[in-house]
Amino acid sequence: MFAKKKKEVVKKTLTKRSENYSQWYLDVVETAELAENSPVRGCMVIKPHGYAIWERIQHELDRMIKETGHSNAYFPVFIPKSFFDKEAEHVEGFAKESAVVTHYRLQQDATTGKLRTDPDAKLTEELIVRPTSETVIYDTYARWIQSYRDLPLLINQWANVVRWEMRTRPFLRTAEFLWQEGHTVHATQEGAEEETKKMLGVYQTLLEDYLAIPSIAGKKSPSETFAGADHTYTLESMMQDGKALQSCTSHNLGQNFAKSFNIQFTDENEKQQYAWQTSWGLSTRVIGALIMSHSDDLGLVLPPNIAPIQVVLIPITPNKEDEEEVLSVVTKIEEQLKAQGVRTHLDSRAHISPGAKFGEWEKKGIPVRIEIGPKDIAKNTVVVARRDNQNKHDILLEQLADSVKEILQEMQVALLTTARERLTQHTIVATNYQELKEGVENGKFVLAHWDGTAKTEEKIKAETKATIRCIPFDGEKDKGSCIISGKPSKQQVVFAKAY
RNA sequence: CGGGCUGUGGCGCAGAUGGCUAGCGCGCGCGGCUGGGGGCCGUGAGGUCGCAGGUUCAAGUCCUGUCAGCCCGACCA
Repeated sequence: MFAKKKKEVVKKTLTKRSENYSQWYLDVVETAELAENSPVRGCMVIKPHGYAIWERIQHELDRMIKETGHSNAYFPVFIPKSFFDKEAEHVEGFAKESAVVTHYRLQQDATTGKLRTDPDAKLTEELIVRPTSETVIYDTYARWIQSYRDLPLLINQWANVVRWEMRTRPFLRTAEFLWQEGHTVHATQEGAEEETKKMLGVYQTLLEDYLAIPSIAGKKSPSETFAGADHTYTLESMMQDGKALQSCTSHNLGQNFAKSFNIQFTDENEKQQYAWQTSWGLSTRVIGALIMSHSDDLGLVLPPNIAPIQVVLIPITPNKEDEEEVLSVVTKIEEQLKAQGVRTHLDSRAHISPGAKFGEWEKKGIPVRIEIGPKDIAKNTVVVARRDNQNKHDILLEQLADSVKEILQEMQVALLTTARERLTQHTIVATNYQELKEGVENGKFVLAHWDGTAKTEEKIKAETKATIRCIPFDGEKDKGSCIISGKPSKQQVVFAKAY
């Protein structure tokens, strides 16, 4: 018999490195199963399972981006410093976290024998490793766009970017991260605005239907708006500890960059006009959001729609005589599920106990586990276990495919429902500053009236560490007065502590 | 950049007031028993104690310097 290792032991291991509720997802679940620290400060090695999740996200998002008329393209990783200088706000936003290339050659130091930069190989113009690609892309766009017939220009790029953050955290804020960034150009302000909203909608679909993460959609306050944008839309999600995470952003850039990079076109009336632009992005940060939304004490919990493996099959072969039969049955089941479009994995590794396999796949968050052994074959059933609620049932073989699909669907819905209930239950309305303070302290999203000034926002941030996450689209447009200044306010905004 | 902390096999750690050949758990190799929740027994491999100086008969332990990492802030997808 296998000795039984208690689940508490597992839990202890998981929570060991921190008593902080949010922390163990990051430190243990993420790094153990999905990624680890790289030799480079603040960067991550994303392990196969973590990358497979990213590939699923890429796959679904890329499909939606293309369905909305965009094409993929690719632009350089290096940006001449002078490009950065062109948009004043933009430089200010990114200057303090830029990685800069100064040389193009190394040489061996004659005395120490170590490599150093060759002083003769200094670049005349330094290059910035892109923190985002607005400038390098728009410099190109200026040449691509001549006429209103060239518009709209709808392009997306899958890329890595580098931001030399002072402080990094796995997935949530790494020095290098992977993302997609969309960059579109329109003939009219309305066209750009429509695009900005449309892409936020695409992100919302991805988050809700695939990642099972609900969020509050809204507009950023001026102080939180992207450097160089007219305004920024965001999806603010709530993690299990009540802290907010900005899952993605969609910016209406107005004509700011068009004017800096001279993106002009001739309109139908033969007039020269500056173009209207948008940019929008979603990064590997959402993997962090995914983890912190659904994980439990046993590890990750992946929503079926995004899980790289939806069903793991574990053959149980206690004796040699049955082994062949068990394996043949399990292989048949796998083929059957695959034919139904279910993403499966057969774990037929020998000399690893079933219990160890259960634990391993549970930690990786695979939604459904199927156990097949001689006992099941005798009954013409299999054991089907669901990850999120730990339910375990015998299912008749002939009903398996339907049953599995049903469980996957139920689990997908259940995860979103649970997360949505959490969001609703932890969102409160504050009618005075004291209530806001208490709410924020207790990990709530706090709706409160705000006078619209940066000063008030700053005061609240300094005193409570809470920021305005967004001005919700569907917030009631009830007039009120600011809980700090008493000045009139058009609607309530969301305050919360954020990652 | 401020404040706090930590550097000892792959990972997590223990090594009071200096003292024998530097230990433990997990993991890893091999053999066997096992096999429906992270199994057991046996037996192995694996360490310049972050780095550089210094004190001492003797340094993982004390002193000085230095480097790296983590956490808490400020900044941010």
